[in-house]
Amino acid sequence: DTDQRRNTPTAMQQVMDDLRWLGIEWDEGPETGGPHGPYLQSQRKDIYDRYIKQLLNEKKAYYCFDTSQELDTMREQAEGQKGNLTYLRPERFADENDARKAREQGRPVTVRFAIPQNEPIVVQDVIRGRIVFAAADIGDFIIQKSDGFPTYNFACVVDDHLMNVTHVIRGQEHLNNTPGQQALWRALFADTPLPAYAHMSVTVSDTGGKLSKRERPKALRVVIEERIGLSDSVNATVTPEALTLSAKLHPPQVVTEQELAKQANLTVEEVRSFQKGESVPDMPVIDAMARYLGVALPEINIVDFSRSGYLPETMVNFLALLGWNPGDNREIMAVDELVKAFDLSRLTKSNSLFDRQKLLAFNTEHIRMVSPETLLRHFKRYLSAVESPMASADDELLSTVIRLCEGARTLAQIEQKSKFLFIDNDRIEYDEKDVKKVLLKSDGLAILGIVRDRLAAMNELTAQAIEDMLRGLAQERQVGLGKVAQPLRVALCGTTISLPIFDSVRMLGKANTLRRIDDTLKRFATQNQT
RNA sequence: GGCCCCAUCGUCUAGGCAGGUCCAGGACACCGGGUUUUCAACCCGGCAACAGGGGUUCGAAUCCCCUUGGGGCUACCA
Repeated sequence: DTDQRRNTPTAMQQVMDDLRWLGIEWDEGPETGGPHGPYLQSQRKDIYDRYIKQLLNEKKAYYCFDTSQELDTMREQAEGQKGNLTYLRPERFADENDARKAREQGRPVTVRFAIPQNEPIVVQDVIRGRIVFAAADIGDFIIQKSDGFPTYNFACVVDDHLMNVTHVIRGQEHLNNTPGQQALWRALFADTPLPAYAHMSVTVSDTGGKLSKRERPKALRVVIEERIGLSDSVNATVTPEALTLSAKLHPPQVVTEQELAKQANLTVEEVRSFQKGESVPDMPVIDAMARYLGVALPEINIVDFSRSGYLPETMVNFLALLGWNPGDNREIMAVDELVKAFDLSRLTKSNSLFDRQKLLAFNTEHIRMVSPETLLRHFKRYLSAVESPMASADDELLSTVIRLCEGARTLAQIEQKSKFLFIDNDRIEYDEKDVKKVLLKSDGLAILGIVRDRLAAMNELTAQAIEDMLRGLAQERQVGLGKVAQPLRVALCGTTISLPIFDSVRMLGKANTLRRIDDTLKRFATQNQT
């Protein structure tokens, strides 16, 4: 948290929540504590200051007073000519006095590291082997910002040393930072050996480029554009994902700009500014808008996957296999199995694409694989996270529901299939297409009427009795079971997707079942004639 | 533009360092069939790749070079 502007307390909390959800605990760090604290970089300023002073004294670093405008100009010029900006080191290093004067004049004061220019810097990467960088390409980078905080590239070197870090394992996007960090390490801690560096491949999105948080607001813009159309600047860059999303939109309820702003706790102006691409609100605000619009944004953050009904076991397994494999044909693995098999030497060099379909397949397997107790625990957590009406149900009922959903791909599917049990009889939402297909076509309503009477005549609604009745009716009428079961299903659930029908009726109970059938018959009888 | 990384089925990958056992194996997706009260799940079968060009070698997916392509970085962000 060395960036005072960008740092938010919720972001750090989210990282820790995510790790804990995944089942990854840290031995040492924020909240857990340990012998090398404090663990927040913002609380270690005096430590960094000491080392910066040391470099300054040894003439291994120097003060700079350039404004960002001046730096921009230099950069432009460098680009115009041939290559990159490498900061031109002054002949004479400014001293403490100069720094004081500059501060008095209101100029920004930063500190740059004078990177040794005599020889190339060799990074020995665990995954990629030997990589050579010319010192001239790196240049004197800033180690202390004008607000007095260290830059990431400086702070992490000091921390790695002070915290006895043995392995630095991170994404490939940090590979270019490594020579600078190594040079810093040598200047500061010459006598101690470097940690081992391993730069992993980057996981890219199927929409191209790094898997980035920006995809969510981008997708949301497209949806807002579609539903409200209050933008004049949404153009070309419509992601394929956003398009599939908009196709999944529920039949139009009325959506207004005012209500959208209200739901997100923004002003209409702020919504417009977001829509024009001028600003991007925080993730919870984005989520609130998406919820109001009834769409699922592409999952990017760990918490997004948890809210979409993926299991932590799935995520750990799937993520582990992106850029690593155990060397045999195993793919679906439990966490302890992964831990046992893991080996730094088997990390992959090339980038990988994040394939949500395969993730789904993994989730299906893990839902099948985890113990019923674990699954129940995950399911309850999921229900409360998405504020489902099922969240208050007791364990026994939830366990039954889970059992009946064998083969489900996500927790969301289990919820979707069994939600009808927890909705008031008069709050059933009928899916228009399903109603047309099952009730209004051929003799769906007529059959539903017969089913109603036979159910009413039964004294005991066991799954078996219901099955016998429905099968008997199908046989009498010389039709498949679907012809008699589907109208019943839509009457009870409003859709054709639900728990197995015999159990659905049993669990809903006779009174509710009859009531829903009657409501359905009444509601669609007139439509059928017109 | 500059610097760096990478390159096997549509996708994730095994094999590459120790060249022959690879007319390239597995998984997801896809296609065909089966099962089925919905959605799934499940079962059987199928399609599908060594980016291109030069070398080295008796022999190259495997070693070397070039080209092409993809990615990353290029901040007083991390």
